[in-house]
Amino acid sequence: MIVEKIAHLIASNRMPAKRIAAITFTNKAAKEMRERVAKRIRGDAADGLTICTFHALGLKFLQIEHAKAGLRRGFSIFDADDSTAQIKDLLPAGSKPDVIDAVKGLISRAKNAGLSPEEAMREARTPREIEAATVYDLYQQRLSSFNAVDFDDLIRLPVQLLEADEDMCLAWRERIGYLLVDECQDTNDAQYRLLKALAGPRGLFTCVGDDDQSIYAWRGANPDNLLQLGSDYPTLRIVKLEQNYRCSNRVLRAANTLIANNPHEHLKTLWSDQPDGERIRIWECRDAAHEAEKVAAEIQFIAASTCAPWSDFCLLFRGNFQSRALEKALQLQRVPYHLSGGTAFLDRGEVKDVLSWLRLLANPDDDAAFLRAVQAPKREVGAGTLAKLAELAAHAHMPMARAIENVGALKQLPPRAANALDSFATLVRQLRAKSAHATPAELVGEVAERSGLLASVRAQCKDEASFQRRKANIDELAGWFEGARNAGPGELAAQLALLSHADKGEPGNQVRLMSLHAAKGLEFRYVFIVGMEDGTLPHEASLDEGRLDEERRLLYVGITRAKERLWLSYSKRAERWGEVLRLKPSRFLDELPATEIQRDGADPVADAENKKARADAGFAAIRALLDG
DNA sequence: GTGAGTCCTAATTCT
DNA sequence: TAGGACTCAC
Repeated sequence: MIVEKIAHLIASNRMPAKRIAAITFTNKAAKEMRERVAKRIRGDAADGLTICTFHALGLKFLQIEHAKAGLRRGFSIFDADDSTAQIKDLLPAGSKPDVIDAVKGLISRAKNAGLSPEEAMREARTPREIEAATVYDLYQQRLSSFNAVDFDDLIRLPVQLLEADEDMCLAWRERIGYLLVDECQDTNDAQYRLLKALAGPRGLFTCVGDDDQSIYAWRGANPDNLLQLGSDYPTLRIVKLEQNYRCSNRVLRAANTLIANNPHEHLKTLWSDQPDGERIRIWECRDAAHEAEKVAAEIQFIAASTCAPWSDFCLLFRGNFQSRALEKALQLQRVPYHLSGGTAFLDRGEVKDVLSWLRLLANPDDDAAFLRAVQAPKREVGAGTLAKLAELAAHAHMPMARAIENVGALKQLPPRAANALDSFATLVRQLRAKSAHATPAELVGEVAERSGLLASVRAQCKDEASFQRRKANIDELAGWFEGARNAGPGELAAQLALLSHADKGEPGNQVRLMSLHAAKGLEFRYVFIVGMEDGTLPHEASLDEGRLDEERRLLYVGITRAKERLWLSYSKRAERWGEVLRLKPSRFLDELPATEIQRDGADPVADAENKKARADAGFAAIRALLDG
């Protein structure tokens, strides 16, 4: 839909591609849209088109306007872990994780509402809110002395600047002539204000949204923004899309019935001229391993009997940890798969170490990066030295990372520590000089080698194989930088921060595994949703906080990913840190229309027979293929 | 300052 | 059960 609009804008010469920006919420959605545009618009007509997430747009904005935002070139982006670490450090020692999370959440909410620390303090009522507002103030001071921003700032700062500076606003409206926003129901208030500031009173924009697919309320999304658009832009033309071109009618009827359980202001009924298709299968399984095994076997069977490519299959789950069992079963059955999301790659210690070096090279004020890099690898600088250095740095009103360049500061430390820090500072200087003319990929190698990281990884590994595995992670990081020669290490580290939960590599002809959240906007012929248990989906925490409707929408999103066939499965038991848990099937299963579903029992005998029949059918199909 | 040994907690979802 | 945080000896 957005892609068609872009094609129309370009083809009708209403707007050159380089003045069009299409905004999505997840990296995956942006990537998907880029692919669709590449298919739809041939040649170079789409050159210069911007397709990115809100956060990437904010980053681009700040990289250009950094001076006005009070940032220096090469500023860092703190990822969720960096922010948490800072907040933890600002709270009383020994604060429990739930307190840290609560404070972090309140700060984030204040930022997304566009509140400054002072305003947040004024509005604070409960002791927790007052505590959060205090920490918010200190946290911002820290970010600014580290020349860093967090994820929320990527939206908040551009909004602040644009709303305050008319000239800048006009310049950006010139730069971005037409704005398209996908999944508009997912905008939070700050993002909505950014949209309005960029679109201006002329309102050259297109928004697409579906309030039934609002699944990001937990991070501040406000689906009312969709309605707000109507009153902010009275001339807005509203087009209702009720025909669904994707799903089988049966899938659609199930989705409609499910979502009818949510309160609605405007009831819409999706319809499709696709055939009914097969019934939705519901499987009861013993546990997650059994469930995964069944899924993998079914995929093998269907792939063999229909010659469907692996990429026609998608496995969806509520939480990323649920991928474990599925991966194991797929590996066992030799089904190639591609896992989206999760933190596997960028959470690896050695990858984070190299990234902290890159950040430090780009931004001499980034203390979070400094603190990691100075101990990666261990170099006789421990907690005691760092605490002393922090004190000296605070006294001199400069970040720690800069204080080590200051001979006066080093003189006040014990000689051993001073020496260690001095040689570290020298190394940083040398690598920073190098970074000016090396390609980022070369720089990764250089950092790994000269920092001593590689040697220390080798020393830690018991055998050559595990060393190679960890070295491969660093090599892969270098690989990510291939083809990006123009950007400095800081810009790359910043972009990687935004991608921190994104895909590793390109998915090929592989079964796709991803969270329900990540699946929005995608479609597959065959969709399996696993973990249909009460407590998993709907998730326990969401139940406690009364967010049942959003969980229902999440399942709605999952169901409507299926073009042809859909499987829903649940386990009767789960093992969680040693204890055996009895699980109940998700309450949502009872909300599905009985006429569209077919339940299978967890009868081991029937299972085995089923399996055999399927295996036979699979072989028959393969034989038929070979013969034919 | 570092490393070995012990205890404790842990699992939403994305940028 | 595992990985991270904390403690103590060197």
